[in-house]
Amino acid sequence: MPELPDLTVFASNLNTILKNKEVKSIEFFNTKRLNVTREELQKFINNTTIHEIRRSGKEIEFIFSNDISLFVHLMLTGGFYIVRDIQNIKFKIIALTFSDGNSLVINDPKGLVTLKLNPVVNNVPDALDIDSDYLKKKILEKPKMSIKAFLIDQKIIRGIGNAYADEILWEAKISPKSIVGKLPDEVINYLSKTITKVLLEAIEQIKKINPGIISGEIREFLSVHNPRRRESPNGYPIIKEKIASKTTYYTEEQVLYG
Amino acid sequence: MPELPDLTVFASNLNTILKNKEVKSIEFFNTKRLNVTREELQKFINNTTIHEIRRSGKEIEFIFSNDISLFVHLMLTGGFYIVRDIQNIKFKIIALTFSDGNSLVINDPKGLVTLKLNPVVNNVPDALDIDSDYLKKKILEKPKMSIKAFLIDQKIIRGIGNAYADEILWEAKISPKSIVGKLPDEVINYLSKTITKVLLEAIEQIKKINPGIISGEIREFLSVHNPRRRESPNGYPIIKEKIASKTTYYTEEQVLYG
DNA sequence: GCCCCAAACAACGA
DNA sequence: CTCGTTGTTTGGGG
Repeated sequence: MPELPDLTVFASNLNTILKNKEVKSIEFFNTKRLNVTREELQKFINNTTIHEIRRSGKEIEFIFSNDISLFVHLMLTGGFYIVRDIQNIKFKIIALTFSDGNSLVINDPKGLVTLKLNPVVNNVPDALDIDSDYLKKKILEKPKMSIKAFLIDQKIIRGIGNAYADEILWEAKISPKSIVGKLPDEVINYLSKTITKVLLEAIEQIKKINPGIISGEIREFLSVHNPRRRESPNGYPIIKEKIASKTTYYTEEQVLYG
Repeated sequence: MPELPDLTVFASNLNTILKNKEVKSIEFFNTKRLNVTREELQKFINNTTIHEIRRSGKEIEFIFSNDISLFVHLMLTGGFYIVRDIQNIKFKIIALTFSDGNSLVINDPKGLVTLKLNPVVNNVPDALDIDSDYLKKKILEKPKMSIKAFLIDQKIIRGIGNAYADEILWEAKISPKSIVGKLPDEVINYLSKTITKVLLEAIEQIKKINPGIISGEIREFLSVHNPRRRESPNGYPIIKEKIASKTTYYTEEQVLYG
């Protein structure tokens, strides 16, 4: 399951590769999680060109020349592939073939990828667009949530998943069990900066490690949410525990508020 | 807070003392938790005689000769007193004075005792009236509850409180954290028998320790829900922990299902 | 690891 | 301890 930094790089790479390509044909393999009929999607995007591909929250948005958009959520196991022969890809959901003979294939062994044509606009801010005032406002609305549950709640902030929540909290030195209503203002300020810092640095790391990546995930550089590590960079043992129903990695360096 | 066994003995003793006594006057001190006006209660029970006093669930039912009933729930801190001078009792809620000059006083320092004249009939079975088929039926309806929450839920079984739930579960060797849907049939059968056994034996113990009791509670003989004990009768250390929002005492002797 | 929903649970006030 | 209400957590299925 790629998270925001991986998805950001995927979107950037897909945009570079596919921008201005003309969609010559569409093949459907699984439409269970498509919000319209295949005929409708066919009609709307066939013979258009790709105008832009970008990430928003955990979704990759394909914007076509006619202003039509297709939002793709990879869920746990989905992936993008650019191939000349789509037969090489198993567990296909959909394939768009372009006039240059290349195809974009979206696959998913679990079949849980969602495809939404022209979805209703979502006004929950992306994790890269929030500031501390926004966090404080949402904390006032939900003062009793754990910070772990808060950060990964896509109705509050879009884009942070289980792994990066742990990374952010470790970097901000906040225990994942902290109650958001108990966080001092200055800690919220620092958290806000840390969210941006951790995510942007991860994007840079991923670009460095695999510049062309459009599938999979890169996790090797994570400081605590990393089964390969036994200690944080500062030498504290990493604790693995279910918090907010999620496998959570943290250390005693992190202060528990509330 | 007396529980079912204490209340059973209270009812039996009050019945012995007050059966066939004639109500000569009623005094009201706190009618906040009376379901009718004081005038109405006055009108219905003055000059009647007490026909029977019995326990049902956690309530004591006073049945009068005219078939009127008054249900009393002592809540956490209520109590019954039989006195010749009601002035000796603090925190009075109501006092019934009989033709023999004695008065029944119900008091409650917290004022939370409830008095219900002719309440609507409650068809949740009393803890002393259930069988294993009933338990199995209710478990199918709520398979995911913890057994601790299940036993003390007055919408499922009436009469079991926090202390006796612990005693029953210890005696039945079931961990309070067990999920009811995961209990094997034979364990439910045994639990059903254990509920009856623990409650009836407690009634006998209380009668032996204080035959005339109509107030307070007797807890000294409890096996695990007993702050004075550090080990169960079998020598296992007693664990004290919040389960289902209640202070719960249990031991490792008890099997966790689910 | 994702999202959604239902149900259980927790906390609070009356 | 009860009732109701609200908010949060948990678990299952897709």
